[in-house]
Amino acid sequence: MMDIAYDPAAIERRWYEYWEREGHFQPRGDGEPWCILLPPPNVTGSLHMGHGFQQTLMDVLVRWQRMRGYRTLWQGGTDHAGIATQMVVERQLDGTGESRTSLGRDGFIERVWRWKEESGGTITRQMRRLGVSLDWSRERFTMDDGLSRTVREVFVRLHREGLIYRGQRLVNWDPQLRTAVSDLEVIAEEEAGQLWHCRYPLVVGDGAVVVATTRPETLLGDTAVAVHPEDERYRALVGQRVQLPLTGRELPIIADEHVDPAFGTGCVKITPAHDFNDYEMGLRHQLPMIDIFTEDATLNDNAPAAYRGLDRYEARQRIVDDLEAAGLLEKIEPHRLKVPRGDRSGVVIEPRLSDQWFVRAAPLAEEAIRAVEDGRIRFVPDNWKNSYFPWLREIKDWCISRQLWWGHRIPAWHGPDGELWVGYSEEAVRREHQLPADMPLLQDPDVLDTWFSSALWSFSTLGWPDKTPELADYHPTAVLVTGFDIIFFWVARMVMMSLHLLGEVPFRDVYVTGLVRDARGQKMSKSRGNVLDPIDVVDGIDCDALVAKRTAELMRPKQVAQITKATRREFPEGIAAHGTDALRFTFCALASTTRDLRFDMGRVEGYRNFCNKLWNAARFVMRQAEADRSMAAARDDGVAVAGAGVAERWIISALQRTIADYTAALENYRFDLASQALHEFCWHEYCDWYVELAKRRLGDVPPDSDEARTTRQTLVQVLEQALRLAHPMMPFITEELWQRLRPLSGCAGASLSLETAPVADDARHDAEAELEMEWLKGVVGAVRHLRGELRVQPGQRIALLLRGGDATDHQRSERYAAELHSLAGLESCRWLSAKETPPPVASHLHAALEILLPLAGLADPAQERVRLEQALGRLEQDAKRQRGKLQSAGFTSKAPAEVIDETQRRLTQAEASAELLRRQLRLLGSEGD
RNA sequence: GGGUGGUUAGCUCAAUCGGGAGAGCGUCUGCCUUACACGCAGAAGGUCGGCGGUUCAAUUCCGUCACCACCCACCA
Repeated sequence: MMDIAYDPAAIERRWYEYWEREGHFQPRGDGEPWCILLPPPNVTGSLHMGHGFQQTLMDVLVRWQRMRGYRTLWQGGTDHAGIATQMVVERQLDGTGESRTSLGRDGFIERVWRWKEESGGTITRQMRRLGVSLDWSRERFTMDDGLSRTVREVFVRLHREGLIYRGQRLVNWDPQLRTAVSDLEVIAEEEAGQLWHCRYPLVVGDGAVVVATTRPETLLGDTAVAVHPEDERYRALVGQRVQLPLTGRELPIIADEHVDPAFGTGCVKITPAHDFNDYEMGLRHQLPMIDIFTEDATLNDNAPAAYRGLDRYEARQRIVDDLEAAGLLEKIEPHRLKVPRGDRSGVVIEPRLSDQWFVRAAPLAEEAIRAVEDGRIRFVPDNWKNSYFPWLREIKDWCISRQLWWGHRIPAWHGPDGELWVGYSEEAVRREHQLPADMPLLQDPDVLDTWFSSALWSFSTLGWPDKTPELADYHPTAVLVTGFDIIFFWVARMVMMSLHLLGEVPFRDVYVTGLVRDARGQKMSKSRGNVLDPIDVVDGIDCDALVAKRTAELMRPKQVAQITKATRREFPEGIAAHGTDALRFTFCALASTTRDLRFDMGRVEGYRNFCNKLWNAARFVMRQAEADRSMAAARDDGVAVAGAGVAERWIISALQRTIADYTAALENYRFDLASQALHEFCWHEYCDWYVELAKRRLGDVPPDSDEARTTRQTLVQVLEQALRLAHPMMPFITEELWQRLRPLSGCAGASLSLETAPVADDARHDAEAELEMEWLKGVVGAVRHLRGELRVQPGQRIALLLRGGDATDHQRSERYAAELHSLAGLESCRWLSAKETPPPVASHLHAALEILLPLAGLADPAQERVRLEQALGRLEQDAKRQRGKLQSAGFTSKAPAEVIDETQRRLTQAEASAELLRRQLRLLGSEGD
């Protein structure tokens, strides 16, 4: 027997294990190949809302396409996430007496691998809880042997083609992580700072120039002072020299167009080794480049002895003090400036001159632009190409080397005299270049940017450079589902690499999702303490545990108190268990075209209720159908027809409409519209109306009659179709119900996950039945409205009177007498003749049909009078509006005929209705007086 | 400084072609009517951000302004 309420915990794991064990997620059949890539999550990470959201959408697509007969592959795997993972392991070593450096490179990497083995299963376990149906047998890791081989292959090829080069450049340097990072990994935000005005005395004479700087400590690396060539104030000084304070060095005053005379003093200090603009200027003017920092941004030996070893900010203070003491500090102004920070470490990025590896990006970008321009790749929503194009058109070379230990080691070897060879391995390099066996070779110590291997993901996972059958079948993949935050990091780079190396796009569609935010619209992040773990929404969590989780990784105690308070206020009872399907359905419902998605627990709750609704509908249907032994045999072409009444014809027609809407919506990646169509059908058509009608019918006719049998079959078959339709979004509950329904539905298959998706059948669209049902729903609605207004007790049966209407109304009222009685709670229903004077009634109009509810013992005539007057007011207003339109010459001459007809029809209707109400009011008035 | 997206019911969000706006949650009223109180039946609630334009007709198209969010950009 089924429980009275749906309990997701009781079934979810069981079905997942079954599907996986039976290999349902592997490509099968001989349909067209269809492939989707999982953006590889951090192998040691855990699932957050963004993953849950995107993976749910991917899973909906892949399950749906699987049911539509495609030979689907969801290719998955995990990412080594170089910086993030290395940071975690380094932090683990804190306080253990060991450190990265004490362990040494091999020892440290060994530790990272151990951590990967230890925690690597977490996120994939969580993905399974979400129902993710990827082919786990093909799971890959960016640092496994095969993918590492692809990485080396690509590196070597691009290097040979001159698309990868090594050079000394000014790069973004993270002094905490002690590595270069790419432009994308630097976040510049406006912060409060200061502008220091410093006086640089002229070497000749006793004059001075005043430079304004936001970074006084870099003064020690200055190699020039620049002014604008047209700046009258300084023109005479160009070519002269100044004394650089605190150092004893002299600097030239140069002229350069780039100087903005209006900013600061119009006179700027030039530090080519520590500023991107100054670097360019240094190149233009052949200035010396003096690097004054070590790798962790303390001052090095190029600084005067007094400052060596100081941190950059200590040095700043010291230098400001010293300038002040020397009388060279003119003034200090508050100043807001953009401060570049590392997106991982959060520390201020230091431009640093160093030897790095780069990808020459511009040539690769050209084809990537073309592929979107000519439609080989399609962005959904389309406007995302507007961010894609400009970035690619002005792309800068990509710094791919990282001074980390965890990652793909760069396949390049240094000889003893500064030679450098790139190759697949040390042996290959020796062989290729005929290097003597005793020549010492040292592999380049750097590793590659994690995104380098990510960029190869579409084909590395399918076996490239080998010509595998998978590569032939599944590349290009069908669609990439990802967030707009990684269009540059990942999407664009994947497009460039795939086009260049394979000559084809990596995917045809890019479906760009919004970003999941908290209920207040804030980005969810650990540091904000506002994260919701999708698994907690599934399983539930009590308030204390939630608070503990959110405050575990916070640094500042002040923040802990604040987050504790906020969390207790928002979730005083913690979070209830909602089950995976409810969460998945919520994600679908949220997936509109907007960029920011506020995660709303209220909606999850609503969709948990929806699951329960389905559960109980199935419970009812099964109870009705169980006794009927003919049920399973009845399955022919999906839904029974013999002896079908208008309700059956209607619900079957509505089902076709729903299937068509749902299918069209999913084809356009409108998960929200698809989920809405499904929800509307299941709840408000099937449950609210068809099941209620079926109840009545089954109570009225003999159980073994054709009518009863057809009703039962329709209940079962429509539910079965609805379960198929819902399965991609709600795989667990639908599988459970489908299995229970199977003896009645006559489906032979082993699992819903292997069944075919419903296809709308136009032949079953039934306009007449829909019209009939419209009438019935309208009249029932009118009666219910009156009952509600008049506060008639639900149990109380009423004697309904009908008047007016046309012949069809008369026929229908007889045809659906039984339905009206049960759905509207009628005691009796009688037509009044035109002449007959009704007793005091409450009335409602359905088209020309007057629905009259006698007031005797029900309500106050005065109240009814007020109601009618309000209704009359609305009708008169409407009539006036329509009349106005029809009297306008412009309207009648220019509007399309059908709009004019519609307006005319409305006017006639409104006038007629108003007249009926006036008559009603007159009657009431005479009775009431 | 450029660019993109948004502004619709108390909250979260929909609305294919321009022809008097919908849902869920919340609120109010009445119901434990034997599938479901995670429910049923009703109801209230909107100058569709402001202004201007095009049009017979604008939430919808165009312009402009305001506010919010995000992206890009070398102003020390």
